[in-house]
Amino acid sequence: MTSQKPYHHGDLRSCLIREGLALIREKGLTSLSLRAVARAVGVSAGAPYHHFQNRAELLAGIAAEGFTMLYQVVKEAQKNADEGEELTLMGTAYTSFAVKNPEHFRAMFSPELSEPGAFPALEEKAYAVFDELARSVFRGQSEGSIPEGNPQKYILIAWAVAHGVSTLLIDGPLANSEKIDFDPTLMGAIVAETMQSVLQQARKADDAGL
Amino acid sequence: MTSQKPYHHGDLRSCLIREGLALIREKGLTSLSLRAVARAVGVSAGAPYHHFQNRAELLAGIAAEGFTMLYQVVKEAQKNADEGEELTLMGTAYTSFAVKNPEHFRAMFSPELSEPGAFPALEEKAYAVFDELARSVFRGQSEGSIPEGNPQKYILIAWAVAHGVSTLLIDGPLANSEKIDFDPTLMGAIVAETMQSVLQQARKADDAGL
DNA sequence: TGTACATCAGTGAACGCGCGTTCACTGATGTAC
DNA sequence: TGTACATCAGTGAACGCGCGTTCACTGATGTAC
Repeated sequence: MTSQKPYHHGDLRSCLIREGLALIREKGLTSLSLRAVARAVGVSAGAPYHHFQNRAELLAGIAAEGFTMLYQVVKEAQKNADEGEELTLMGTAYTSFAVKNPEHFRAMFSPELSEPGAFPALEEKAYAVFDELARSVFRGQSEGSIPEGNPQKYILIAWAVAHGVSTLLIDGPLANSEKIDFDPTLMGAIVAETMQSVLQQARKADDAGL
Repeated sequence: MTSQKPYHHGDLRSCLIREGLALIREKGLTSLSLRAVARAVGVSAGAPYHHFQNRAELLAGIAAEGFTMLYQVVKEAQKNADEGEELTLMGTAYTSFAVKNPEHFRAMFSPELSEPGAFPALEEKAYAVFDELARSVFRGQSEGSIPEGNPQKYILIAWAVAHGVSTLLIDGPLANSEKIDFDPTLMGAIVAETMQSVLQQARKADDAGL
C-alpha cells in the first residue's frame, strides 16, 4: 500500500490516456482536453505537459494505441483465415474492433489528426494496417483466390464496407435511432457477405474471360 | 446600390450558414462557432441569436440544408434509374453528394447532432433519405429485381458502401495521404460495382433456390 | 398620403467559463563516487 | 553503506484567449387608421 498521494504518480501517461478514452466515450471527442484529463486523474493542469507536448499529442497518443490494437486484430484474422477468405475476415475484424473500441476508433479517424505530415508516427501505424490489407489482396491474386485486375478495387471495397458499417454503427444514424432499427447480428454479417459476393462475382466474370 | 452598412442585413440567416460552411471547410467542424460566423459576416456577436437559439442550432441548420440537398439528389437518381439499378444509382448519388459537399456532409453526420430526440426536425429529414432507400428495396423485391429475403440487408449494404467510401474520401486516410494513392475514378465506380455484385450474387443464390 | 406605434433585427458592452500554455518552484528518485 | 547532486515529474498560480450567452439599447420596417 503506497500512500494516498505520492508525489510521483508513476504511471501518469497511461492514466491520462485511459481517462481521455472515458471522456470521449461520455462527452465526445470535442470535450477531450488536457485540463479535463488532468482533472479526471486528479493531477494539476500542468502535469500532462511532462508527457504530451500539447493537446493534439494526447489525441495522437490515443489514436496510436488504437492503430496498434487494430493492427493486431487484423493480423490475427489474416493468420487464422483459410485461403480466399482473408479479406473477408480482416474486414469483419475491422468492424468488430470499431464496435468494441468506439473511443479509439473516433480518435483514430479524427479529422484533427488527418493533416498529412503532422503526425508521422501515427501515419506509419495507420499505413501498417492498410498495408496488411494490400498484401492480402496481392497474395490472393497470385494464389488465384482473388481475380486479376486492379488490386486497389478489392482493397477499397473491403475497407469501405468495413469502415462504412463501423461509422454508421458508432456515430451515425444507426447508433441510437429509434426509427431505424437494424438487427445487430445482421450488421456483423454484412461485411462478410458483401466481400464474398464481390469476390465471387468477380471470379465469375474472370472465368468468363472478361 | 444599397448603402454599405444597412442596419438590417436582410438575409443574415443564409449568410451565417454560408460562412459556417466556409469555416467548416477551412478549419474543421471544431472551429464552427456563433461568434466566428458573426465575425465572418461582419455582424455583432449577438446578432445570430435572432436566427439561432444557440450554437447547436446553427449546426443543425447546416445539417438540415444538407439533408434536403441529399434527399433531392438521391430522389433524382431514383427517378432516372431503370428497373433494377435504383439502389446502385442512389448509392453513387450519395457518394457524389458527399464529395461535392463535404462541409454539409460533415455537419450532417456530426456526433454532436446524433443524440436521438434532440433535433426532431433534423431526424425527420435524415429519415426521409433512409426511407427512399428502403422504398427502393421494397419495390425492387416486389418487382423481382432484388431477391427476396431480409430487405435490411440490401439497405444496409448500399448505405454502408456509399457512406464508407464517402467518409474515407472526405476525412479519412485517403483524403490527403501521400502513401495511399487511389485513383479517384475508381472510387466513384466502387459503390456501383459493389452493389451490382451483391445483387447479382444474391440473385444467383435466389435462383438456385437457397 | 401622413402619422403613431408595434415589432423586428441589429449594436455593443459585459459576464463567466474552460481551455492551452508557461513558469518558477519543489519533492522524489536515481546515480556517481 | 553514505552522501552530493543531477534529473525527473509533480504543484499551483498566472496569463491571455475565444466562446456562449444575456441585456438594455436603437435604428429600420411594416401596419392601422
